[in-house]
Amino acid sequence: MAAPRGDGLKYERVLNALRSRIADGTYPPGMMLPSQSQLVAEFDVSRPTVIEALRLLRQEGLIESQTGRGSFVRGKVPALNLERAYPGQRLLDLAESESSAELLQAGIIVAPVRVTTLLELPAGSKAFLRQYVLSDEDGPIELVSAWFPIDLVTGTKLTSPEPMNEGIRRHLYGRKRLRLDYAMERTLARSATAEEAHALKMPAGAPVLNLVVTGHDADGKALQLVDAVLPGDRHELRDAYPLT
Amino acid sequence: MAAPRGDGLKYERVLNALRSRIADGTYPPGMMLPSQSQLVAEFDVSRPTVIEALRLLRQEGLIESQTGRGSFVRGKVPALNLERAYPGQRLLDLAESESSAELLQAGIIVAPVRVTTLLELPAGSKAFLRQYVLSDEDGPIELVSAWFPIDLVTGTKLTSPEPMNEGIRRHLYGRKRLRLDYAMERTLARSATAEEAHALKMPAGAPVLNLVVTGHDADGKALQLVDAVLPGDRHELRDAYPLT
DNA sequence: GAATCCAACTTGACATGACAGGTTGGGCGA
DNA sequence: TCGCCCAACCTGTCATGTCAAGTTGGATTC
Repeated sequence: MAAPRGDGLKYERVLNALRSRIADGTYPPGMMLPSQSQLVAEFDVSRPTVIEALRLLRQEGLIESQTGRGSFVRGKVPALNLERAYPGQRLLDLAESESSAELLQAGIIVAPVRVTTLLELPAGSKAFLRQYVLSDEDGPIELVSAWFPIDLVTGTKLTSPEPMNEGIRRHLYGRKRLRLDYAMERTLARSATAEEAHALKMPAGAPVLNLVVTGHDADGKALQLVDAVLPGDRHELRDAYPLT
Repeated sequence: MAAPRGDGLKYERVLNALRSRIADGTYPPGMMLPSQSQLVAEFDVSRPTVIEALRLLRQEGLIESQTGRGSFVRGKVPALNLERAYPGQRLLDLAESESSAELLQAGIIVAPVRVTTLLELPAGSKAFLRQYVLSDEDGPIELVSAWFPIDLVTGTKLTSPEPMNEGIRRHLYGRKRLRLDYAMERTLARSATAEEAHALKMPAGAPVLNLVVTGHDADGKALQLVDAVLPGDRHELRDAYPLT
C-alpha cells in the first residue's frame, strides 16, 4: 500500500519523530534508541523504512549505530552544521538582494593573473567583473568580486549595472544552459591591498581572510570565480561537525 | 544466502565496479548509467543492492539521479573531497609522528583569554600546552598549540615531553574513557605575534591563517583546543565539493 | 501538421522474509 | 567465586515483489 498519503513519506515521519525526540531531550545523549523492531512496532512500518530513517539520522550526525548493540544518541552539534556550511556555495549563488549589498562596479576589465590562471584564460586577457561590498550596521564587512569569462556573460543580465533579483547560478542556467557541477574553494590569509582597504574602510596592509571559489561545469572548465575579502578582525568562519 | 564470501559485500562490488568505470571514462560525464534493472541483471544481485550502491555514488557526488529518467554521471570533482577535507579533524588527531614535527614545549602555563574562554575555564587559570612546529623542506610551515584542561591530562602520557606514537584521541580514550563527539572549527586571519613569527621564521606582523578547533564530548563540554597558525604566504586551505 | 494519449521505462518508497555476525547477560560447571 | 558457554537481541546485508509517480517517444486522432 505504498504511500496512500500524497506526500508524507513514512520514513520521514519516523525521521522527524526521532529527530524531535532527540532535540527535546526525550532521548538524551548516550541513550540507546529503541531497537529497529521496536520502532517497526511503534510506527507500524517495515524495517527497511526504519533503517532508512536511522541512516539519515546517522548522516546528520545525530546518532551512531553499532552492530549487535544498538543505535545511540550522540552529543548535540550546535546546529551550525545543518546543511553543511560551505561558505563558497553562498558566494557562487550570490544574489545581491541579500542584506545590504552595494554594487561597486560591473564591467569588462583586464583580469589579474590569479584570476586568469584559475579561469584558464590567457594571461593579460579581459574578463567580466561584478564587484560589491556587503555591510552590516557596523560598516562594510565583505568585498566580493565575481569574475566571468567574457563569452559567458554576453547576452545575459549580468552586464547590466542593476542589482539582480535571482541567483547567478539560476540566471546562467536559464540563459545559456550552463550548469555548475562542482566548486573548488581556497582559503588564505594575506594583507589587504590599498583598494581593498579603501573599500572596506580598514587600514591598508591589515590581514584579511580571502576566499577564492571557482565554479566548474561537468567537464572541469572553470565558469566563474568569486573572490571574497573579509577583514580579519571582524570575521571568522565557523563550522561544526561530528567526529567519527 | 546473504554474503557467502567472508567480506566482499555485494553492494561494494557493484559500487567499486561503477566507480572505476566512471573514473576510467567508460561512463563519461553526462552519460546515463545502465538502469537499475540492467545493473541487477549484469551483477546478478537484487535491486535493493543496486540501489544501495547508487546511493553511495550519489553521496560521493559522482552521479545524480532523476526519477523517471535515470542516473547520470556528474563532472569529476578533483579527488580532493574523497572523505571531506576537515582541516581541523587532522589537528585534533595530531600524532607527532607525521612529517617532521618539533616539540617546542609541553607543560602547564597560564592560558591566554581566548583559550580559557573557549575551554570554558575561569579567566587566568592554567592549562596544559603542547606546542610544536611542523616543517617541510623549505622550512617551518605550521605552528600548532594543543591546549587541555589540567584535570584531563594528569596521569596520561601527554605530559611527557617525548613524542607520542598514537593519536591524542585514542590515547585519551584509552586512559580516561574520554570520547570526543564533535568538533567546532574557526578560521580567521590575523597578524602573527612576535613569538609566532619567531617560531615560523617569518616577519612579525605578517598575515597568518589561524585555525582554532575545539573538541567536545557528548555533553558539549570542551575537552581540548588546538590552535594552528599557518603563514599566509605559504599556505592555502583547499576544498572541492559537488554543487546541488 | 499538430496536439493528444498511452505504453514502456525509469527511479523511489515499502512490505516481508531470511540469514550472518557482533554483543550481552545469565546460567552452569569447575 | 571465577570462568565458560549459550540463548536472546541487535544491526547489517540481501532477495523478492508491489505500487506510485515522473519521463519519453511513438501511435493515434483531429
